[in-house]
Amino acid sequence: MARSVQPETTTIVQCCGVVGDPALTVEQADSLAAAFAALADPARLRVLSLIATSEAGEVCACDLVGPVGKSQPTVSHHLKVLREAGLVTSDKRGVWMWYRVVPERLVELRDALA
Amino acid sequence: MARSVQPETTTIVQCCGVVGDPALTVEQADSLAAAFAALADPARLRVLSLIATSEAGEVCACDLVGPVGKSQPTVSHHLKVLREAGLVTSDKRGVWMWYRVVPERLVELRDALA
DNA sequence: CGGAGACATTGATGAGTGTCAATGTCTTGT
DNA sequence: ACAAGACATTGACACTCATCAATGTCTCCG
Repeated sequence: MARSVQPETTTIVQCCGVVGDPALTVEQADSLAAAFAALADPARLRVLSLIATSEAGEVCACDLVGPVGKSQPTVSHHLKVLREAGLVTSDKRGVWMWYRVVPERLVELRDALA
Repeated sequence: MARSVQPETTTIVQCCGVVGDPALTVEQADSLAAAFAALADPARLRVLSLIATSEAGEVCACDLVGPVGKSQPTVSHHLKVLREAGLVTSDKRGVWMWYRVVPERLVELRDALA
């Protein structure tokens, strides 16, 4: 049971005992991994950062293509990934698409790192 | 300058103005994306969770193969990814490899989600 | 109605990745 | 020295993904 670095009772060092099995369920791991996968791209992090640090709290998609340095379809793709991961919401007003972050989702991920 | 949802002065709705350029540098985005990529896998999240929730604060590699449900080389590969991402440290004692989390690294990632 | 602009979608391609079987490298005990 | 066990590495394969060019779908204005 007790794992000892220096053997205490005998010269046999124990290992490979029992671990807390329900550290993280497979479903929880799948859900969290999908969320972190959405953050595992520099272009997406920059997009998210641009939206999060905008003074108005929301950013038009046309304001993202330039700073990110990727083509318009690529930025659109990344925005779709972020939206499907629940990290941003989109709101079409006229010709433009406005994006804003979902703070609750970020808190959810922060809590997972504890 | 001012982005207005309902036009106020004229019927022209402005868009595509200026955004805070240094929301996140390319270097910062690359570093963060690499760290999040290490978390973007269910098996790796389970490994990290098993280590983090261990009562001793460290876990022998042999204790991970079973609960994770992957082969020994696969678990070893995931541990290598976590180590290279700075999320865990390894410590060889005798025949066994002991792993423990790096709390500072987790804090670093949590701070990035703000 | 017709043109222009904003954004999304599709298709294709090259790079990256998770997985395991087989094998290699240590360390320990006999 | 030899055998056994723990862990890492290699090679191979299937799969996913980031990217862009081309195209499609809207909305607005003249």
